[in-house]
Amino acid sequence: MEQKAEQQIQITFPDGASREYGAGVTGMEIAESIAKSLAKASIAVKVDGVQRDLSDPIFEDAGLEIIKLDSDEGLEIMRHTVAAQLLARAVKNLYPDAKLAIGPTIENGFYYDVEFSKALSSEDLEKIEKEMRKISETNARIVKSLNSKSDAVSAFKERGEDYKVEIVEGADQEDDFQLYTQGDTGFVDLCRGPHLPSLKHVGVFKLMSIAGAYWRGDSSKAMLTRIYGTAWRNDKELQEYLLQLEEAEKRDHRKLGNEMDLFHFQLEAQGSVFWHPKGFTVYNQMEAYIRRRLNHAGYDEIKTPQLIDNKLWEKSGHWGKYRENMFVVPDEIPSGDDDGPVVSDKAFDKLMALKPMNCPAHVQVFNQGIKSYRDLPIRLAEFGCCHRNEPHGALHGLMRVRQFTQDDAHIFCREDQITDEAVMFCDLLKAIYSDLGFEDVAVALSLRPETRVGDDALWDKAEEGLRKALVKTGLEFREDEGEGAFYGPKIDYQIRDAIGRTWQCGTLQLDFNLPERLDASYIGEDGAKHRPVMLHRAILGSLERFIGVMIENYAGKLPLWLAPVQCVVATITGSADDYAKEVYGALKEAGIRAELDIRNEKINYKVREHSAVGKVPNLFVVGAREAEEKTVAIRRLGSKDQTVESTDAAIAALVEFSKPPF
RNA sequence: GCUGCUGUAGCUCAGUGGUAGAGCGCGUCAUUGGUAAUGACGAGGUCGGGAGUUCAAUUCUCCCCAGCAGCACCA
Repeated sequence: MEQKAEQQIQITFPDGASREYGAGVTGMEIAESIAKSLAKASIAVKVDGVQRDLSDPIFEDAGLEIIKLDSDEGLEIMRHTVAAQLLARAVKNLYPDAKLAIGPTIENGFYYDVEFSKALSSEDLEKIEKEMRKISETNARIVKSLNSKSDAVSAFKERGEDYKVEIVEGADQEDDFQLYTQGDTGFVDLCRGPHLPSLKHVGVFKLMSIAGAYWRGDSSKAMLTRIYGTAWRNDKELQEYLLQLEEAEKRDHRKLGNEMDLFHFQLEAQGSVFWHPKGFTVYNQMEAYIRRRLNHAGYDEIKTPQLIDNKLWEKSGHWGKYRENMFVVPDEIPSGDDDGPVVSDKAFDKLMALKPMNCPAHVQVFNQGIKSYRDLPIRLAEFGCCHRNEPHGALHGLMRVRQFTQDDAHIFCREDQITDEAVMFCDLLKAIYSDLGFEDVAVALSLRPETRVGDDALWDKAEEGLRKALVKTGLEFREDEGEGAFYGPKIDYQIRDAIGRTWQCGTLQLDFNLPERLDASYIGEDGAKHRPVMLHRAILGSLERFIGVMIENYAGKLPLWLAPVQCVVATITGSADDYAKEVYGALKEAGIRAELDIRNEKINYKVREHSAVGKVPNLFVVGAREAEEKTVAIRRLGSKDQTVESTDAAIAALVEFSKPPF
């Protein structure tokens, strides 16, 4: 204390002002020295950019920023406290033998992983939430102590907190383990902090769900119970968030796919899509669009077999590395004997597999005939139907299926062509995403991992080629050291949809391995054989997934060129039926995907059904007046206005507006 | 694959130890209407599958399957 008065330190604030304090001053004391109201609102500080507790003493000159709840950082700290202090303490109160693992914040909330002796139910969740409220109302002060490794270990051992013991024992540091308590409640948690100074600052919170989660994310380790929650500054924010969740649910492609009659799934073919006429219309439009794009970009389209002998998969390396994801089929005609085994033992001598990827087959096409360096690059594209035996728990609507079609292509080129090809690809990808309504693309460049094939000179060239391409295309990207595949560096593209979720779709992967394994070669300028570099690339990734993303991004209201039904002609009265048929015929003639609705229903009913449920972009409403005047009353999706136009003009406009972007 | 929850009519869901109900949709009839649900009547279910307990199971128990949420996986 005496020393504190002797030594002075300089504290600098974000606005540039600075003040002197005695060494050892705390954030709280500084806040109090500025204004009482500030001290009241402060929940933590940032010392030279590092978040600290308000109670932490500061001994050296430093830049200091006070964190209040109104900032993003403040909100996150509050959530962290709700998880680590409120939720954890409530759990320990109700289930004293529960073992706490970790409780971080996540986007919009937090979770805590806990080991319970028996399974939790949703009623338990309510009980825990109630207990949390009770604790919250005590406004308990949160007190931190710093402990040595041995003290921390013994404190948690005493309490049977095996996971905390493991965390402390595994830590690099020897001292300064931060233990947080709430007075003499007996509750202790290990935490990197910072925390709110007291529970008084806690806003509103709600526990959302429980789920399993592996300890340390490792499927060979114990499965813990993860409790998810959300916390906000006030009820209004919470309600907004809950509303947003509801909105997201309404966009769920599985729900919309059902309502809009696009596709279905069923038991007998789990993980594979039954496309209905309307859904397949979207699919076909998508495929046709990409086909035009690829043709224009110098790709040659091919089609390769579905079922391929395992000898090829052995050669390509898939048999060794990817077999557990492959559907394997014996190459034998099943026995006609009802009672006998379907296939003989010998059937397993010759196995085939449904292709999980197209690449080995594409190399086979490349390998036909002798290629000259003058032939390169060769770009082979395929709407390749792949089967992957995905873990059952991974299947999810169109987003994760067992049979899907990739907009796949492989580019075979010389090393000196890598950059140009990468630039062309990035440009094409950007253009396509933009056409499809996605401007926000997150790009990650994954660089060489520790175990890899190919020499460093080649990796240098390849990584630099990809980097250059990204810079040239103006795509912002981050670089992930060591994240590349063993066979080459790659670029992953994630698109962000209308409600902020990201989806991995496009990819560009260099492959130095497969051409070697499958002995692909070309004759160089020097007359000698050389290995081509192979680029795996996809833009949509899988047609299925991308359509799922499109449905959710547009909440079912697909752009006109993709809409399964572009226009419905709906009558107001039976007396307009003949005219409606005429308009419908003209629409079909003009190439518009139209439907005719002359059912004996009121116009209100028809409008609701085609708009709210069917998401049809255009309604041509016709009654006696329109029939008389040869017009249609146009109602566009999402608009309450109607415009009356001559039928010919309306159809011409529709034809114009329904043109695909390319 | 792991943890938890769920599975009843085409869809969304209610319900019960004594073999089922609503709304929407579907069919028929009436109604001919002017922009987000016209009315009446009717048809429609092995209550996910299998086993067990019971006089009796859709209901209780166990096993399996599938769906959902999350985890792991997605070179």
